Amino acid sequence: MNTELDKIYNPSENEDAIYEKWEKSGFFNPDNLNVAEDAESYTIILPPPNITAKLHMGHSAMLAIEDLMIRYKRLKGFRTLWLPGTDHAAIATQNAVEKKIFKEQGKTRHDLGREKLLEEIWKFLKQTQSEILTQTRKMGASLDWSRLAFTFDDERQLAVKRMFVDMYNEGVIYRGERMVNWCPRCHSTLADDEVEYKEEKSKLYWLKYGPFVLATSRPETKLGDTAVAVHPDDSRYQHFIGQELDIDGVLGKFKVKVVADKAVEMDFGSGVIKVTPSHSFIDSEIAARHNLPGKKIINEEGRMMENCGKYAGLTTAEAREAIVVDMQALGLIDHIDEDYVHNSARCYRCDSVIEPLPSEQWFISVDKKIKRLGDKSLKERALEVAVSNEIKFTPERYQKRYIDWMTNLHDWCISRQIWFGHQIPVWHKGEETHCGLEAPVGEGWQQDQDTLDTWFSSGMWTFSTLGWPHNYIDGQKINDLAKFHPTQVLETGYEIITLWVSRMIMMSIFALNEVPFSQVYLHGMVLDKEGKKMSKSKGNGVDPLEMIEKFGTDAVRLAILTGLTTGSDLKFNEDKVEAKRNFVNKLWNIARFILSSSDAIASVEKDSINQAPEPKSLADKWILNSLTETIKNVSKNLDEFNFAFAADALDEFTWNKLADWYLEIAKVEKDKSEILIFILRKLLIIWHPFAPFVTEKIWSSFNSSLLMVEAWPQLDSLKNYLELENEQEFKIIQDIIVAIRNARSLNKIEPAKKLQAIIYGHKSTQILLDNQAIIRNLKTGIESTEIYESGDKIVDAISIIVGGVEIYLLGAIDKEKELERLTRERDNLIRLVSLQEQKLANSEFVSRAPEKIVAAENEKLLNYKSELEKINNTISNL
RNA sequence: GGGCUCGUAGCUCAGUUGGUUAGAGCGCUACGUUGACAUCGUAGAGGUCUGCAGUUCGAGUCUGCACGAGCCCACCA
Repeated sequence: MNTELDKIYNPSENEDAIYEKWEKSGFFNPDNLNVAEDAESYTIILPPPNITAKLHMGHSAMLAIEDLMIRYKRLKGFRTLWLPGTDHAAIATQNAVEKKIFKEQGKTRHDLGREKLLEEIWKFLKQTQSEILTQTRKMGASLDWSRLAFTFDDERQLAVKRMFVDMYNEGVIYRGERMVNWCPRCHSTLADDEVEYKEEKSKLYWLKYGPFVLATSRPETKLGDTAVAVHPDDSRYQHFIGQELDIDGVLGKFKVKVVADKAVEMDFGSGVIKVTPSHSFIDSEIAARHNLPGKKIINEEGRMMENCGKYAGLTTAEAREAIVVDMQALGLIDHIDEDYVHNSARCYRCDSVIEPLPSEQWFISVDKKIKRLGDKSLKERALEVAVSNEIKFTPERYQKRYIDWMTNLHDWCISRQIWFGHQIPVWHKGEETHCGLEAPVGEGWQQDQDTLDTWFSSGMWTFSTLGWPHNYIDGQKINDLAKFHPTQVLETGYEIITLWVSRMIMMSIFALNEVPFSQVYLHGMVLDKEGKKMSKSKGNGVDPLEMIEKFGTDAVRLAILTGLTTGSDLKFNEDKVEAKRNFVNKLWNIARFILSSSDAIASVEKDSINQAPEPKSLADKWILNSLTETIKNVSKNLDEFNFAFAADALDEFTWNKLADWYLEIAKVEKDKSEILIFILRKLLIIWHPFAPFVTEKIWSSFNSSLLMVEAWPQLDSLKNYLELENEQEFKIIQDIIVAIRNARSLNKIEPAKKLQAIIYGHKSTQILLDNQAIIRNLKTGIESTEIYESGDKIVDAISIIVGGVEIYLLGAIDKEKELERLTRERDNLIRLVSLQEQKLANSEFVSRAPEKIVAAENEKLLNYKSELEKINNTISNL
């Protein structure tokens, strides 16, 4: 044990060693925790970061919050498991690697081929993955590394296959032709949330279309039209509804049917739209409602198909130009709006324009009734658990968002046409199809080329990481799955409620018929100083490692945690981290002061950790009482996820009560070691979840055990030492200490002027601090105020007898300024008295307001009046 | 277009069911202190609580409208 602490705490010299000590202790692993066999478990599964890039401040916030939760519960004696992992992030990763290869070698994925590309991806992945894990350790995250998982490792591959097969056999997964968002460059479908809409200026063409004039931004799709639609209530077009018309087109006449559909807006354009069922989402829905045939004219390269005559082979953009020229020649264009602003759908990876196409894809049915689930569908069950609060959302408003989204949920397209990902466990041979964990025996079977949406594997994250399917036998959970599932809290950013949270809920319901977690806590986004999103392109991101290097991990964690009120975004800036670095140092020095006081070490040995020493003075009672209050407050706020409030309470106690007051008193009063050590121990425990490194370091200097697995103070063992009147008494003492501090400075300026024991401005007479540090003879309302003047200063003096020696404490105030202040105060009071009198003269107020309020207002008036009188006296004395 | 959140001191935010003179931290000014401390103490300046209207004896708080900021969802032929 080393009780000599350096003058300044140096995080970078200590943090790695402390983390290593924690990790070596084995206590990150719940199996090693010294808790009762039947101790309640507390599990958080870490949202696995994508392995595409280094961690950013958002990840740091997530790690800080979750580590706080876990460390708190660990101290409270729960069997805590925080399970780490990473996400292969199929499309995102493949794109990142493709970009890299193109930049370095000028090659596309097609040049490399599937196998070579996957090889490159694995290389990239190993690199970033190890970087991410290093960064995670740097944040002090107490994750159980022995259970580290990856969405694409062997166990998870098995789990994914098994899940697919089970869903397939249940009829929940099906293959079907549907309109999808197709990226012609990536050659893949995109989920709705992978499509980005960008505002764009383009042309709006008004076509002469049989008897109509109608507006379109995509004249080339006229080749695929099979109908026109109008609103059923549109009086202009009633007589056309149901007719079949011959329309002139660039490739000759073709037939369309006129249908009435509410999807058409009467106010837009001419109120007539052309219907291209195969290349527009709305149109395909209209077509489905009216049984209209579709005509496919655009292929998966984004080019016109062979049925487009001379336009075949052109890209849609080229075809548009060509067709417009031809239409103009034929007089089929009425006019063109040049600057039509609309949203264009873009691929979120490569920014190509999305083509809506009908395509064969794999889907998860959210509406299929499942016997096992009480004949309810995944959607119905996923809604139920939120509505019934079986899963609670914090902040509550996100419950509504989840429910809204779930209510409108369509079947989930899970297939992707990329190479990196879980390949679909389906084999084809001619017309035959086989779905299973392994390829079927026999020749000629070819595995489906598609891979799964990355959210399929991350949706299984709460149970695939806990050994499902091995640990799930005949509907019974065993081992880890039994111990830790359902988990307690899912902590993540609010932006992925729909992408991830909802899918985890459905997957867990399907696989285990239970919710994956009982509580969803959503933190806000980390924004830059100006409140803008941090992004690579803007270059306004803050590198967490840089911050840690500069200020230490504890400071970074505190900066995050104190600013983060529930659900609101966090504006992050360096000044805040610096302030917290100062605070960490303050904590360090509080410990240094306590531990270096002469008899501290002796008392450490005899100090009992859990039994508070008997308070000997009022100050002792006060500080122990404050400590109790603080512990209560912090526990309550942590239980309710109000991390910032908890940190505030701790801050207030540590800085404003302990350091400012009690330590100052301890400099005067003797024999405080036992209490100081007791307080320090408790203080380190409750600070530990927020600032784990510095607290562990201090702890290790006078304890041989690990702070990380100490016991959180028991609330029922904490006494209330202070009565109300004591508290008032202590306020007086605080006043006196203020005077002591001011007096010090005056003593330096005018050392010769030792004055009689006179009290002014404080409601106390003689203060006696004896060896037992008992403060006596406190009186209030003393009349014999004597003022000593020294030049233009008013001297404010107190004499204190410490151990039989009389010392003088002097405070000085500039006379003129003091007079000014008093006058101001008096004027203010006069105003208040008058206001208050007016208020009480109001008969409506007196008759209507509750009695309690009126009484309080009356008392207030009396207080003002008496204060006014006092001030008047003081002023005339001056 | 539909929905959600927010607007309080120069900055970051508290403000519990309507009821003292609307608070804290940081920053700023002045005077001091610095032998646990990167500190710290005391005092002070700074707010028509975005605006307008309403309910009420009384509105930062409740209601409506307007303005401004952010987010989510849907998507325009």
